[in-house]
Amino acid sequence: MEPKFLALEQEKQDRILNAAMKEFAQNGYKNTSTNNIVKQAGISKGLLFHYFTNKRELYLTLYDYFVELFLKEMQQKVDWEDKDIFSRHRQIAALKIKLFHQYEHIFNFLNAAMSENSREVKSELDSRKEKFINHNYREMLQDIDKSKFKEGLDVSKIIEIISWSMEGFAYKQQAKFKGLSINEMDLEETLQELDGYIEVLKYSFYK
Amino acid sequence: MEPKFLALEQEKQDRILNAAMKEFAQNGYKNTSTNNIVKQAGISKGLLFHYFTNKRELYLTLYDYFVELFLKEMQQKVDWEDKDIFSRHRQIAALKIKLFHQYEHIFNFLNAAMSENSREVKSELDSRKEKFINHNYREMLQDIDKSKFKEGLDVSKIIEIISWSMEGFAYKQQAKFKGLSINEMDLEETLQELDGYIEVLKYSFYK
Amino acid sequence: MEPKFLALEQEKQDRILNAAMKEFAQNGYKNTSTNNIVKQAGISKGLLFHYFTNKRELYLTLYDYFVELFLKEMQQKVDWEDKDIFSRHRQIAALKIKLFHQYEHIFNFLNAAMSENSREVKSELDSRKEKFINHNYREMLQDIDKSKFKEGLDVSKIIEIISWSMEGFAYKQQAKFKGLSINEMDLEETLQELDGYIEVLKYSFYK
Amino acid sequence: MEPKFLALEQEKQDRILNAAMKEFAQNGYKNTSTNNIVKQAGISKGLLFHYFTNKRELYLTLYDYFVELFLKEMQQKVDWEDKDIFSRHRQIAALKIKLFHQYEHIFNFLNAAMSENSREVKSELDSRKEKFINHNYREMLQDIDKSKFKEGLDVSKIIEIISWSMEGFAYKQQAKFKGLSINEMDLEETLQELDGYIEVLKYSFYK
DNA sequence: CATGAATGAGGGTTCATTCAT
DNA sequence: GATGAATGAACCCTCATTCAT
Repeated sequence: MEPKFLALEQEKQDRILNAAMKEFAQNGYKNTSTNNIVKQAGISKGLLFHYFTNKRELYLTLYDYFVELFLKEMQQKVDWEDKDIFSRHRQIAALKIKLFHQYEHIFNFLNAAMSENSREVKSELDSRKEKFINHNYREMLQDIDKSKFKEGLDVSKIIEIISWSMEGFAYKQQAKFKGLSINEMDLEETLQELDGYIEVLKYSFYK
Repeated sequence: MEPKFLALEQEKQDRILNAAMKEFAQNGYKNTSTNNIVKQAGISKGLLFHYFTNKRELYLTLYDYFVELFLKEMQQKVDWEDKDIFSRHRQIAALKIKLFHQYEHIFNFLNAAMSENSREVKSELDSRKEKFINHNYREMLQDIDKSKFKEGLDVSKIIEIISWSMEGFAYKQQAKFKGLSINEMDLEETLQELDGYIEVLKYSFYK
Repeated sequence: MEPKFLALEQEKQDRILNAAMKEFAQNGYKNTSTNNIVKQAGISKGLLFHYFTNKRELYLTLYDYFVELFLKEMQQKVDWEDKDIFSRHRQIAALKIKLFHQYEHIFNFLNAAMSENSREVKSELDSRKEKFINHNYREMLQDIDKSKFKEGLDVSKIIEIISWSMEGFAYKQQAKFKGLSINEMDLEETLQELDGYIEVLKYSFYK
Repeated sequence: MEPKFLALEQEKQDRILNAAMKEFAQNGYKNTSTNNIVKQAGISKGLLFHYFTNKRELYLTLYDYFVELFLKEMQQKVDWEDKDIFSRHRQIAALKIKLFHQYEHIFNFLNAAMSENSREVKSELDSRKEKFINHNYREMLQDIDKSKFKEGLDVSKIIEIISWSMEGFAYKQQAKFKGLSINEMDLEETLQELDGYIEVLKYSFYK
């Protein structure tokens, strides 16, 4: 994050961050107009470019900031001593829900970034995604207790299948919540539904 | 598809279709320049608009055409008498690989369309996706033989998990193949890898 | 008129003439699309340009044709032996009404041409208008019986005032008829109204 | 007029106004290129659209501005206590000449607008014209001293004839001045010529 | 630090005109 | 003669970015 920007009062920072995040999440990179961002953030055109040199920098900075925020929270809030894969996934899900309460558009933005196709940011984004997945995300699921799985199963495949299931579930929830304001979403129920899937997976893969 | 366009010699049709599909897949709707499409297709600017009223129409027409092509192939090439869910998924995967040989960018394009969020096409796309998923895709996985699953499992959840796994696998393959030309991809190997995952799932979910 | 065009069967000629005249009258030169003309005339794009080389030629040819038609009719149908200026104006008005029955759009077209502003035809049109007004139209009102006017009046000014009144009246009628089909216009009544104005003018200017 | 535009220094405002007015007057709505306007006004393409949403808005704004200017001047500069119809027409003519000195193209533009028939602005223009003519222009000639007219004349017809004569005269002058720069026009002489026609009309219609 | 007027390259689209069939 | 697919220059308009104030 640009140091100039960080010197700003917190409230103004958040106004800009949220405005940009929301616009990028809803419209994608190219279709987001810096005009709309500044209008929504209540700042002048010039100021945005004073802090972020250009639109690309703004987008990438935003991406980095929230990826890092997510990872930092993971490090701090997840109990890494607990080696049970399902327990870990469940903690991550709970964490996501908490973050979602803080930054309503964070996952819409991050997911949109995952499938962002605009020339201007695609390659840079791809390399960061790779780094993110290889260095951070993957290891989170490596030091788990593999002794709990049934014999005769390819454990690494099982781990992948569980991840895919978690992602599939998250995606399904997002589709269900599309268009709703955060108050209208019953996130408690979501966790309970998740437990249903975890139960099935546990029953099938665990001894 | 516009009748004027269909009257064209097949080779030119394909040149235009492929050029448009590739550009849209790589850059998204908004960032794709019709300039690049016509340059790559080797036709004049005016001709593109002679066939397709405007950029939006071109995009949507392309989407409809390839969705329909996919569904038609599904109807014809998949053995719907075979009620085994894994067998069915495997047949669909094989079909996708075949289509991929014909139209290199078809799934990149279709996937990009799934997460396209340009104002201009989003709502139209959303309604078509809904129709597609509800009327066609869903029922394909409904009339399967549920007696094969282990007792005590929530079958509908299992079916979802299997789908998510198939999607996760496909996504992983795509990431692996990104940047490669079609000749460099070992699609035979892909099917064998898929069989590995299917084996795990079968072992876990079937009696 | 192009000889090629004149060789065409009368009915097709008229179809093209009327279609072009209507479009030009309604939309002006620039805003008229040759596409609409050919569609309305029921001929192909190429054929129009086979007869008229380009849009400009078509417009100017149309203009010349109907100006000439108008002048020819004037020569033939008006009784030039009658030297009374009001009688002459009245005859011209009646003639216009007759022509209007034949070619519904003729005066809309000709009037639109009078105030056509498009670069492409303006200068050419201006020179033709000048010719038209100086050589043909003016003299029509020169050999009239000036002995009927009251003494002490500048006769040439009176003649102008009468012309302007006739034009003003015609313009007022057109505004009244705008949007109506020819069947809905009571042209008989129009002539009677004209007589009202002529009476006033006669009373004021004649001995 | 857009507030942004009004905040501009007067000189630049006028440069843009005059450039646009001249182009529209000479070429009509459709044939006028915003490229030419900005070139002539010495501003960038983007700036024009910074002030006026689009070409249509520019045209209509221009029209409204100068119609209003004209009407305001009428209200203020014409002596409405003087009920003599010729005196009033003469005052209006003098006012027009004064405005013409300020904005060389104002009447060419306004007249061109009267017979503009581009789809894009026609309907809007028509409704404004109607308002203009009915509410403002008409009443200006209603409260005149009718006792001065000779007995036995249809006064309302006389009033129309006088208006048509004034319009005819104005049109004739315009044709005479076409192509001349404002310095080359002897506007003093024009007023004297007008007096000649007024004299004739007075002699004929007044007691 | 903060503003928003100003820029201009680039985009989508139209349409008169050509020409192979 | 007759067709309409094909062309490309020109159009209106957008928007990230700059810079004088």
